[in-house]
Amino acid sequence: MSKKDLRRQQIIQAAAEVFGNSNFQNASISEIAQRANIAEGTVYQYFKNKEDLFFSIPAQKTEEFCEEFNLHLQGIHDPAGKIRKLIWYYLYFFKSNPAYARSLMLEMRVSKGFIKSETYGMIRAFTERVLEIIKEGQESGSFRKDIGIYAIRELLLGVLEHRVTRWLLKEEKYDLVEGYDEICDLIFNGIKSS
Amino acid sequence: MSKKDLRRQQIIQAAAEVFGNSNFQNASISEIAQRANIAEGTVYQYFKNKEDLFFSIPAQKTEEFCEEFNLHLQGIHDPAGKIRKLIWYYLYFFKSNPAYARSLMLEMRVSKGFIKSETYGMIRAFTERVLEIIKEGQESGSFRKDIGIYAIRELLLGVLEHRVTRWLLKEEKYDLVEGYDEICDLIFNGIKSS
Amino acid sequence: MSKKDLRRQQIIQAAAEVFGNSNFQNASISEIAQRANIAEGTVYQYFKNKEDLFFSIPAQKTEEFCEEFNLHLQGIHDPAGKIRKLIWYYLYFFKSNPAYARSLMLEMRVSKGFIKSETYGMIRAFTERVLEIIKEGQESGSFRKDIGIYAIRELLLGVLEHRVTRWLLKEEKYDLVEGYDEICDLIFNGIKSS
Amino acid sequence: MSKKDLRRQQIIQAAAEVFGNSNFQNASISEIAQRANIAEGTVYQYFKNKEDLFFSIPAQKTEEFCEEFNLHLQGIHDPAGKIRKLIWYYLYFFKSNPAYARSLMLEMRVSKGFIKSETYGMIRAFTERVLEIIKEGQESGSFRKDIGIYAIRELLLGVLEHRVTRWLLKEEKYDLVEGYDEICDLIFNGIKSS
DNA sequence: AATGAATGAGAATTCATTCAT
DNA sequence: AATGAATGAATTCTCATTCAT
Repeated sequence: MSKKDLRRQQIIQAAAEVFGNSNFQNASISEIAQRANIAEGTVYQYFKNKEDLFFSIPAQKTEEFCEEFNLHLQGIHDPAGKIRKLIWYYLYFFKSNPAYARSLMLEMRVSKGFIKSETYGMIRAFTERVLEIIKEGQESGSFRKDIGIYAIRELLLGVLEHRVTRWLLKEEKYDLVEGYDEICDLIFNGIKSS
Repeated sequence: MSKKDLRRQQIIQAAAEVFGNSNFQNASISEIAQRANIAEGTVYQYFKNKEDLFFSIPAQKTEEFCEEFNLHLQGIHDPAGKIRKLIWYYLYFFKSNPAYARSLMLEMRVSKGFIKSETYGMIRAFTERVLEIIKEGQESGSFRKDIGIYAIRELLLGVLEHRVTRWLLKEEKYDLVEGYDEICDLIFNGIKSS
Repeated sequence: MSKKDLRRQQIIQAAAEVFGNSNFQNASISEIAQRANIAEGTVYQYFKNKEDLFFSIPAQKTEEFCEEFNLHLQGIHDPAGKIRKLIWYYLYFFKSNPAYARSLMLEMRVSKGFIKSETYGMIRAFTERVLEIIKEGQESGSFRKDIGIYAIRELLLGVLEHRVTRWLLKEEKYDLVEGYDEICDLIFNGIKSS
Repeated sequence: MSKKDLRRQQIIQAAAEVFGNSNFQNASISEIAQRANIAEGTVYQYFKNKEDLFFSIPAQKTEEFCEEFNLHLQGIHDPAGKIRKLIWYYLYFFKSNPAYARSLMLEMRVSKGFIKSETYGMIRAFTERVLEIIKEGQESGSFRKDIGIYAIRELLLGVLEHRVTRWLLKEEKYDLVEGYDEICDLIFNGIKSS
């Protein structure tokens, strides 16, 4: 990693902490610079502006997320098992990174600028991965073929995002992961009694 | 309706328009007052501050939503049909109120202050209504009894919120309601092939 | 006392309390009206504006001061005794009325508007009284005749105002009256050793 | 003097002028910045807020006062002469700095925030100096020893503050220094005829 | 006389961003 | 590359006062 990249990471790290403990509006460049032990102006050598810096945070976190997720997927060959793992890991990851969860779920995810940002591409990589698993499931005959893969993904991500968001707004008072198997069951079998 | 209530509604109406076309941060009290044909100071006779005004908007919209929803429910007696209607109406309502959808979904829903605000109580009334329908469905034998009602509600609201949010971020380019039957199918039957 | 005068007094009483617990700037007409159990607008039927109301407070207090002071003077015939009594009573009065002391000493006394106000005339009545006592003392041979009466009064009021002001700024932590005899001694005999 | 200190002085100078010609409430940061040829925001790089700036003004003036006073004291060895000089110089100084006198006497001296401010410490240095002179006088036998030094200082500063305040309220229409010898006489010998 | 809803002027303060060094 | 002093736009909110009822 070049010296420049190192410095960049250093700033992102400081930014992640400051934004996580506060929010985009209230966090100040001055505090980020202080925590990174650099001058305010230096931030602007590495990032276009405050928003650019903000949106740069998820890049490494998303990478971390994807890598770990892939490790967890090892040895699991049935698509249903993969989906189950996805649900568990998604919740587990945000439970372990609550400050980042706040930034991502309550601010970035909901901002028009974000989906146009570079790092959004990395998140898209993850959602593509989800699509693949779904497709795999359809092809192997585990999942229904009469439903579009996008609708299925919508179902999955919808519940997960909702659950994490709710948990954050309730000030993380309960265990985010608990009861995840109920969610799996619902997603696989629906609510209709058979 | 008293004169005072009338004036209050007038301000809320103006605020809904201004906030909807912009966002909390960028909307200015001055513009709201102008649109309501009153002096800036008058706003503060009716609302504690900008945030209070902002959070007061959903009250009437939610009431409208609930009333209409109840009308739409008329004549539908099977819980599955009610859920189907709920999904359709939810999407239809936000499709019809995109500016309000933006305020609610991208700003309020994601703000800690909101769930502590008075008007959040009205939204809770709606989510209680959803619970009732689910319970009804379980009692009538239409829905599974081995899953908690909260988990089922989570599934429902999760997909709906996700869909609306996504639609807003994609700048409302497609039809929000289209394909809602696929969602119904998924929620009722799950993704597993039978 | 006419009904109108009664209402006036009622407002002044409320104002004295509110101004005393705060200050001119921070006290609000709305709070005064509330405490007087009248509408805000009514205040303006009795007083030209906030300042007028503020400066109207000392009138009754000064009257009270003068009346009491005259009672205390009864039976004292030597000018030196009268001055002694003046010093004691001045300190005693403000010790007993700290909220009023704050308004008068830290705000009114120091404001250009006040010395042009009507009520300032009543305070002048008191300072005239002081002059008389001094004159009396000079005529009876108790006080030096080679010093102007105004200079003597300046000395007297200077020390008293200074002492009260200091006491107020030190948050009334000590006894304002204590040590008043030292002041008398100084004023009578000066600081030179004889 | 560093560049930063220089800029600070420049702002204080502008502030002294603006506050002096008006008062704390009415003076505006914008006008001060204009007069100092800087942007409004720059003021806040050097001072916490308007009050902080206001209370920073006396620092240099007090220093100036003390230095000059010490010069004037040169060659005077008897305590009575020093007190005489003090009285004269005090009046002379405020006569020469009427705008500053207004700020100090009618606003700062009477404000609770001021005695807690940093610059108040410098004024305390002056009052300590006065105490020393008094002590000196007692030790040399010129001044009475049966009176506490604080009471004597109270007498001195009381008359001086009263005189300056009165002069300011009377719109500086007469000569502040004139008749200062009468004050000296009174302070040394008291009002009793001997 | 009393009300109290409406007014609207007015200023401090913040902080992302720039740019000369 | 790094600095950090200077910038200056931009807006909420208060509250004394008015005036129609």
